[in-house]
Amino acid sequence: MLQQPELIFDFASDHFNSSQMGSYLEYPAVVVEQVPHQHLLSYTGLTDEQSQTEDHHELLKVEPCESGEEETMETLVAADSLLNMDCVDTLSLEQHYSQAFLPSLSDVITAPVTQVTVSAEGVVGAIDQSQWLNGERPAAQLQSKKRGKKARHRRAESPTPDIKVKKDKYNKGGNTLYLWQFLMELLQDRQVCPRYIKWTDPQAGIFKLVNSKAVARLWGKHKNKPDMNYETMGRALRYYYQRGILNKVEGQRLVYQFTSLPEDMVYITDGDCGKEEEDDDHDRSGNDEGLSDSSVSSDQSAGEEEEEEEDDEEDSQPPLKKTLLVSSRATPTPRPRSAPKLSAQRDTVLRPAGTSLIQEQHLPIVSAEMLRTLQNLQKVRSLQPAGQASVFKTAQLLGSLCERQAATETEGKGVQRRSPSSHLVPPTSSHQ
DNA sequence: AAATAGGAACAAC
DNA sequence: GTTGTTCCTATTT
Repeated sequence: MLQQPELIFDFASDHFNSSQMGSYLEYPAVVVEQVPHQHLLSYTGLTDEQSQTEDHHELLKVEPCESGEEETMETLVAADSLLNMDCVDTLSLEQHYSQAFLPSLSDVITAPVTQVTVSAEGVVGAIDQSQWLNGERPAAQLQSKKRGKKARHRRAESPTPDIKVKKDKYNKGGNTLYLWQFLMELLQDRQVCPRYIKWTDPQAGIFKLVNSKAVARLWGKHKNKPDMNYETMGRALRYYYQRGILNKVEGQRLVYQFTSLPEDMVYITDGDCGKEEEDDDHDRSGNDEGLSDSSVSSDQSAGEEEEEEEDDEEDSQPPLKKTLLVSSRATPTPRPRSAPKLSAQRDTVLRPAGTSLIQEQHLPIVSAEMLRTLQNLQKVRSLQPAGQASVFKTAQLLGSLCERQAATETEGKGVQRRSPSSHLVPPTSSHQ
């Protein structure tokens, strides 16, 4: 079998040492170690069942990349491939994302490492912002803008009894993921992408909540809000419009667009794994209680139906037959626009959606919060014990992003970013 | 019916 | 002040 390497995960307690993990999404027993000239990834976390399929557990060596700067990326790719676990039932997913619990290892079914592709073309480079803007805002949008509101009576007390969420560790350090981060995490997690959430145009940052209820439940678990539903989560998403973090893709239900994405985003595209699961709440209704109902759904019970419409949606997608696509470093592409001061400092690269469905009105006001948080993630990463790399993809991804940006700068890319902090754009504050 | 939009009050930090 | 959450009215699909 597999030797038990140095893990943050405590098998005895089924918990990670979460003190440093904050709220970042834990991945089951994957350790990524970085050795000077090679990347060694150990996959562990065997359960009884899993141990029967030990050929799934491999020691994966990733040859160092000649360019050097791709090393981290490859590590991430490989790590991600190790996370290629499908057929995880909803229960374990929700536990997985609940912060309070880690996936019971028995819920994690491993898959062989297959099909890892590093795309050299990755993210499209410079973008002509006008492409994003030339469309007129659809009349429907304009018209729906102003709606007379009646005087409101005072809202009733929240029926939610004080759930007395023990504001535990992950909330302590202010480490809770923001919703947009959470969605990004989901989009990088094979257990939920594309099953519950998927990219429809990764390079444009467009994604779809394939199963909005499930995503909302996961979010609710994450926030310890058992009553969370898509309606509520959707409200939060809509606030992102004003803050320039999200756009709505009009005409497509449950389809949103990140206005910014990390360059190193790991894109899980439809490939070999994970079926998508329509927005069908069959697996649970009493959501909160359902979560603790650990008998539940064997993996097959979920995700039966294929999504047909998808073919329509993914027209613009390049032929990524592979499972993973990691963007190579594209030249940082500021999008000159009405928030010009910020553009040069953006860390992220997006390509315009092929269509002009996007509400350009919501375009890059700029997500200072996003960038700020990205930097924080690097700090988290630095808290990891030496020699023991992160279990979090987020920290990995974003940390590497920052590092590589620094490297890029020293290469004299002509961008004026100097320090991680200078990656950040001035806060564009406030909603409402 | 479900998704969508957004106002408003509120909570937690 | 920020970031949602809850509740709501109203519209659209």
